[in-house]
Amino acid sequence: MNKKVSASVINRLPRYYRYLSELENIGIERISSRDLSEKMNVTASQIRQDLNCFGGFGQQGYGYNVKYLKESISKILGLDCGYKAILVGAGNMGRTFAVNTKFESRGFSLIGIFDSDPAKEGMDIGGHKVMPYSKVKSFMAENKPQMAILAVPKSAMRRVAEELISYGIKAFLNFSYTELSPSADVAVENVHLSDSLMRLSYKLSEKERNIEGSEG
Amino acid sequence: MNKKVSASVINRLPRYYRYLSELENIGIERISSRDLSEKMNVTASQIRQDLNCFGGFGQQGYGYNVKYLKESISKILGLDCGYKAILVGAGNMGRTFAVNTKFESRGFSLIGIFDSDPAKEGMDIGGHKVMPYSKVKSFMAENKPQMAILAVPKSAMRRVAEELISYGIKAFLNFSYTELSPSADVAVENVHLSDSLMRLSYKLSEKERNIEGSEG
DNA sequence: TAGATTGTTAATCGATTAACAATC
DNA sequence: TAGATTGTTAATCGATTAACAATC
Repeated sequence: MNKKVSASVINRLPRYYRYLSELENIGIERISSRDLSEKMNVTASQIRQDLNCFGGFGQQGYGYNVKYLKESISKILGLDCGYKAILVGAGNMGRTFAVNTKFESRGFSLIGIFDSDPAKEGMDIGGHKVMPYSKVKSFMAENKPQMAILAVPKSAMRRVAEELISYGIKAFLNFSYTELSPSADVAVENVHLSDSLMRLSYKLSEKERNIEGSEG
Repeated sequence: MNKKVSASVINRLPRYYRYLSELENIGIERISSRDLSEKMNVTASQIRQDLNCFGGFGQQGYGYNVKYLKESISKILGLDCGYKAILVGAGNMGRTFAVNTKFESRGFSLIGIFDSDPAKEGMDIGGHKVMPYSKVKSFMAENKPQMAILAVPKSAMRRVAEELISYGIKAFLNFSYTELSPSADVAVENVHLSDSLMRLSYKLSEKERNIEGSEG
């Protein structure tokens, strides 16, 4: 009966993971919550509370071992589960995702790329040949991927998602402007570039308002 | 002395904006906080509280006028400020951004694309010819963009950001794996595709744990 | 007017921070 | 042992939800 960990905590885990990776890369072996909190601009309390949702990874008087903590977070995030993912939609977004995550992401392997446009069939993206979308069903029956990256036009998104669910997909990373809703069976992360841009616009206009305000 | 609006509220505004845009597109003229809350899977209270951070946009007994509310949120977000943006880095991510936001985003115009790779000079991306990065200083002096989209390799990110700040950029949308920190002068939104993927991995592994748990 | 629904205050809930005993 | 720093409990703060008077 492990109580559910709050979304706020989960949302911070990838950031911890990134900072710990960087510390590891530059050869730092141990770090205290205090030092990490200063680097990351959060409180040391928050770091300790967040981690203690999942167990004690540190040692009194010592702090945290960077490599061990990073690997622990990796397990919490399920990056060691060997998830298999397919990419549907080989447009700009799909290609960017395939190429970028090849270098940066752990925790899953991209095993196939699909597109319904015959002109894209056979095209090479980061070592994968684009397959026709009509083959996705048989491919899934054989290879059993759990995740799908959806980079299709928004008009096609819902239909494609439903089909993939019926073939066994359990998690979607959705790049379409239209949101996909999670369900009991299916996990969803929606990525909206335009939301980020709007937030930036707000922050910029807020700064301008403040400058005007302080002048007046 | 307008009290600062919390980040939670700001983060939700683009989502309201998207839903209102869709309602407008399908011809719906008015909506109550209750009906909107059901569509968006939030509480009606939250919608009313969020909006009332900025003023009263509705009418008792009627609800909200979709078009008016959408335009009001657009103004809150600064989408009517006519911000000008440049894109630095014409790799996969940069091209995707340039093409995608051309269709989806309002609130700023992309006025120039730069890359330091001579092979990319003159390349056409969504109607823009890629310019050499060496020309960014004079271009900025002439055109005065406020925003920059950073889609450069992480090794170059900090140097490029500092240069652009010195030329007058006030806001960054940063796609690099490495975070850029905001300052008093400069607004920043960091976009991390790999974070989204890790969150999805967590959600998927959580679901699998729950299934095992309920079986045992 | 009666019904609907907002704007807004009050109550609840949860997340963050502070504090400190435990312990390496 | 003394010093450092965690794990964890308690206190604070802020965000969400509920309730309802105002009003269209």
